[in-house]
Amino acid sequence: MLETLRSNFGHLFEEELLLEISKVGKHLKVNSGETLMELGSKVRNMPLLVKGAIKVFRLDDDYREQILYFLERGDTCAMTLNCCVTDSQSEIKAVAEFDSELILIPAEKMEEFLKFKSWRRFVFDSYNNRFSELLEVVDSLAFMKLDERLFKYLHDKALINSNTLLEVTHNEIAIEMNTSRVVISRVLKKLELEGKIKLHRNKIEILEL
Amino acid sequence: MLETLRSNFGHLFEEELLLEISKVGKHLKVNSGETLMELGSKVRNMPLLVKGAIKVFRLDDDYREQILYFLERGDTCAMTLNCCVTDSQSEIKAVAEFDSELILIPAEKMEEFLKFKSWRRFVFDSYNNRFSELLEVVDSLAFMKLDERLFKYLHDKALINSNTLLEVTHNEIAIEMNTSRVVISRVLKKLELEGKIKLHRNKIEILEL
DNA sequence: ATCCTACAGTTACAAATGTTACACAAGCAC
DNA sequence: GTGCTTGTGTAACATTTGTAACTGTAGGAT
Repeated sequence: MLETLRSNFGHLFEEELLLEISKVGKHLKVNSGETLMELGSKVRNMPLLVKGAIKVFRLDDDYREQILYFLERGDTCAMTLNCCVTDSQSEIKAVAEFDSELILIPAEKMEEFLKFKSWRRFVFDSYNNRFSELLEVVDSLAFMKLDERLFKYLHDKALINSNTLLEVTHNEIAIEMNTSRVVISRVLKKLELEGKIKLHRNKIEILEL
Repeated sequence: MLETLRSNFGHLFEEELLLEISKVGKHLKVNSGETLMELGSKVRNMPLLVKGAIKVFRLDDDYREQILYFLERGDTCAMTLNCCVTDSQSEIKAVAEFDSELILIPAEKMEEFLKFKSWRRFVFDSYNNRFSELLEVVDSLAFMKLDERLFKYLHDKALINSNTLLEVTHNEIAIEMNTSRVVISRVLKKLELEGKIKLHRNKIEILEL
């Protein structure tokens, strides 16, 4: 594990911190599509993502979803600690976008590690990044029309996948964006006519990035 | 200033920290309606709110607004540090909801104060609170219809004002919620027919809290 | 009093999004 | 091959939200 940590977080953390983490961290592998966190499960760990990507959603009481953002290698989700305890109304869901690996640090260590300057930097940067991404979600919901939001969704997904050919169905998109399949099909067709994407069965090709 | 700090943050911070803050903090008074932060002004201070309330908005490139949340006495806005530097797209606006007073702490002190356990607690709690509130904004934009969102807006405003009689015009609401005056008038009328509010000129009375 | 301005109510219409229903094609199981 | 399931295209319609235009009214300025 120390080696894994070193190669993924070596540029961020000093050797001593890497060592401390390796002593208390738990290695976790998840397969693509697997759910990491569901419905108020008491997450008492802070995850460090060392491989793959994690998709984070907001859920409402009727199990409707709204995608929030992706976590990538080198990211963590400081929110984890927060949102599963404080909130009763809605919940968070986290799903592996592809096969991924994480190192879980017990929540109580988080404060202890604040004695390391690099850890403080990391935690605050992480909070700030998550914050910015949430604000982007607000922006797109508050100010953008569905066609723009959909294109942004495809764009972001292409970046995370490092691939302009996305394997995704209209229905999957509809669920993640809290709308209906028919609506997504309609807007996708519009984007195709505009020359921004090309539609295939089970696949969408992004022509403009 | 030490006395002000003690009465507002005495239950949170130890005496030594209060003293440190009083040495570097600047006292700031703002009148109701005054804008504290506009369009990427380089805020290099962390504000502690000691009196009043602050309304925080997201702005887009076309100056459209979306209200995010209120800050109250005892709150801070950890986001301040973040959003004005990292982001180029959209911006944040902060307006005093009524006459308010804050103590500004230079940003560089924020990390220094982390040596105080109570400060660490405070900063993390603050991040988490802001996070929860942003998630609530996402919830309302993603899952709620305008009538629900509007009622939530009125509800929240009544709580902050400790008053069920709100002095606000339809147009003001429309701007803060990024819609038009006609739409707000229409939905308000609907809420009135449902018995949830009562409309007066320049005033809205909340009947259900 | 008259004039002016801001605010609110209402109608008619347009645009965006959501819903229902149905047709058809790809691909898999048999 | 047939049958079945899943994904996609599309039309018709409903609902929600946005826009334009016009009315009246309260209250202040003169």
